[in-house]
Amino acid sequence: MNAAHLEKLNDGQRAAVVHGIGLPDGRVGGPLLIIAGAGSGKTNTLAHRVAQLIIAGADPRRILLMTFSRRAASEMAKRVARICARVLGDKAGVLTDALTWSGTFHGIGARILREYAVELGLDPQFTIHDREDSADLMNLVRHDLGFSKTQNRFPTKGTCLSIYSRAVNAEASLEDVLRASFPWCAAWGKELRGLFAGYVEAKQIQNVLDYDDLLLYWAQTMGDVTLAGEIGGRWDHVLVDEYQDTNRLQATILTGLKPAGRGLTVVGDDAQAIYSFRAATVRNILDFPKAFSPAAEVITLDRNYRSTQPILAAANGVIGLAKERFTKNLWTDRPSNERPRLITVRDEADQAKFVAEEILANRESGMRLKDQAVLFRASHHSGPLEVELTRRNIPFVKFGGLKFLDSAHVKDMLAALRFAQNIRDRVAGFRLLQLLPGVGPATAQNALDAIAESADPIETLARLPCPARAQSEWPGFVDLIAGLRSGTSGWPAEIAQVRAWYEPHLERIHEDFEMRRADLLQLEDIAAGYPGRERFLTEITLDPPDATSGQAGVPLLDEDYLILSTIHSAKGQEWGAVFVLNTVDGCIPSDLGVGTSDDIEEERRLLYVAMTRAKDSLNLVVPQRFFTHGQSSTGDRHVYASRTRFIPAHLVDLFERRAWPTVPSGSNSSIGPRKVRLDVGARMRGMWR
DNA sequence: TACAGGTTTCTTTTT
DNA sequence: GAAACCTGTA
Repeated sequence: MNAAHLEKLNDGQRAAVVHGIGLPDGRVGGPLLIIAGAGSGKTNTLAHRVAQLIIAGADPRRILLMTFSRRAASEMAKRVARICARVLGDKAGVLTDALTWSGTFHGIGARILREYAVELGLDPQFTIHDREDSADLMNLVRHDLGFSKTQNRFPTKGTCLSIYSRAVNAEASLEDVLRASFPWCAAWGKELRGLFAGYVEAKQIQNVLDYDDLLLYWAQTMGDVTLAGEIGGRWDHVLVDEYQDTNRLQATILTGLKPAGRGLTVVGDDAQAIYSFRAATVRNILDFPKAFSPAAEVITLDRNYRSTQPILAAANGVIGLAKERFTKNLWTDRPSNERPRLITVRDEADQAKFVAEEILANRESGMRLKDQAVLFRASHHSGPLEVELTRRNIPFVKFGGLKFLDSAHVKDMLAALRFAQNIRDRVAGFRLLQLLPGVGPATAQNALDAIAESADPIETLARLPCPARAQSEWPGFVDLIAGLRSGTSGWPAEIAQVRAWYEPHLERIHEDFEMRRADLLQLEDIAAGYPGRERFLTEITLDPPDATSGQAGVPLLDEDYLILSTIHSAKGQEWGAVFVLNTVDGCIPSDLGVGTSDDIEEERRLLYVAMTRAKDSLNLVVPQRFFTHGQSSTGDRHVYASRTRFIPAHLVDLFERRAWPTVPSGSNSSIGPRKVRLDVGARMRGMWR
């Protein structure tokens, strides 16, 4: 075997790549766990392993590759193709193109369920609810059961869904979930159980699945010996990235696919576990070796190729204070005289100015905007910076937070398509019908009730008595749905039809319809990239376009732009220069996330993840005061914040400390460490917890 | 029953 | 500072 392409790997990486490959009689190797620290070449190692499997003769159609996001999946596929092309030459393309089973657990689950729908008693036309749709359905059931006007306030739809979701994903009982994660809802145990029963029933009647169902149904399917054998037998090799951020349900699926662990590879780093709010558990990765007999082989990658030594020292310092750790400290041989910087600024406005100026200075000295990133704990933390960047004409793309698909007008369009796809989808229908003038909740409910009982829904819809104000709109609406369902116009003409129907309503409903119309055109462009309505709806729900641009329209790919990202969305990425906003208590850790000590530990790992994204330059910005919300724009009410507790005094020497601006305008009394700390906002919220 | 206008509530991270 | 909830009017 030609091993030249493996020479650049270190011993650990190479061992991980070739594990179990080339056994006699084409046998498949045993389970493998790769503990890969930040910047240790994890993606590269996994890509080499997949490539090596293909080079050694494995059938790419029988390799399942599960990553955390679709973005990660396509990056991986690209690398595999590059490596294979180098070793195999021209014929590599055919093989790597056949690597079709790659995606997220949810995406793969949707594909499997669509394929086995009939065997599972599902209608293959099922539609998928995103989080907000699920919450809306939960709300309908909540209302039906009379929980919306109880004496004491019943948990909101979002909280109810979170409780349900955690119980499902953690494979835990409702009682345990309430006790551990939602103690303030514990008194509602009986009602919640009834609500969830109603919610599940509603989903089934309406032929919709939520995110959790994609995993839950898949896991249930693996409980059937015949189906489990059939589905598990489709793949010889199953590889899972970011295993520290999977939950119990996902682990169940995995062991269902490969009970003996043969052909199973998982990669992860417990120091980077940041998704426990989604029921991810670090136990998955810790218990993995012993889950099989013989136990899985464990390979640890602890050499960091990304960051300079001072940056790594600071990151190691932060994670070194964690209560529990399993992986060793990372090491590097990239020396540098430049320590990461702790920058003290007066407030968020100064923070924005500082970051903007530094970024421009970096660009002056030859660093592209694309090699720089600004990271933050919560999406709205970048607000003032976005204003500053726009003012200075610095192009940027933001990852995480509010999505394109969350805007009302885009959801309206998708509701029309979804209702046509699956006329029993009440959430879609409920939303859509109320767009018509004179149609409110009650009329919509009645119409949906009539449709639900009807053998010919379109006919029923056409004959329905509707309010006087909707009279003139009604035939056009019915024609639209009937036309979409017949499928005669084809894709993507259908979406243009929906837009033509929707635009007059958009103008009637929204003042700012001009801006919103631009979004609809963009949606149409995106839709044209999919082969059909069903694929479009499924994939847009599971993998929404996650970037929003500060400028009108997304910058072209060859343009240079700055990256703004939540720390969560920055996972797995790296930049030459990284700025972390609001490195203060209340933001990191979030004052919402300090309920239990486990929550605190996760926030600590979050800061660690942010810091380890940086290659050469790392700036942690510490604004000293925050203006409180709920006052006029000229208001002066503010609270003082202090440096994050994750960088206590004895770690400060790992950083270079600076105040900005260097020559403060006016009094400089506010520069320097403050003793006063009164987080009024947190206290007031605490009153209700 | 729809809908406008006033009031209260809670404010994260994402497939 | 947005969204859910509530109340009064047509």
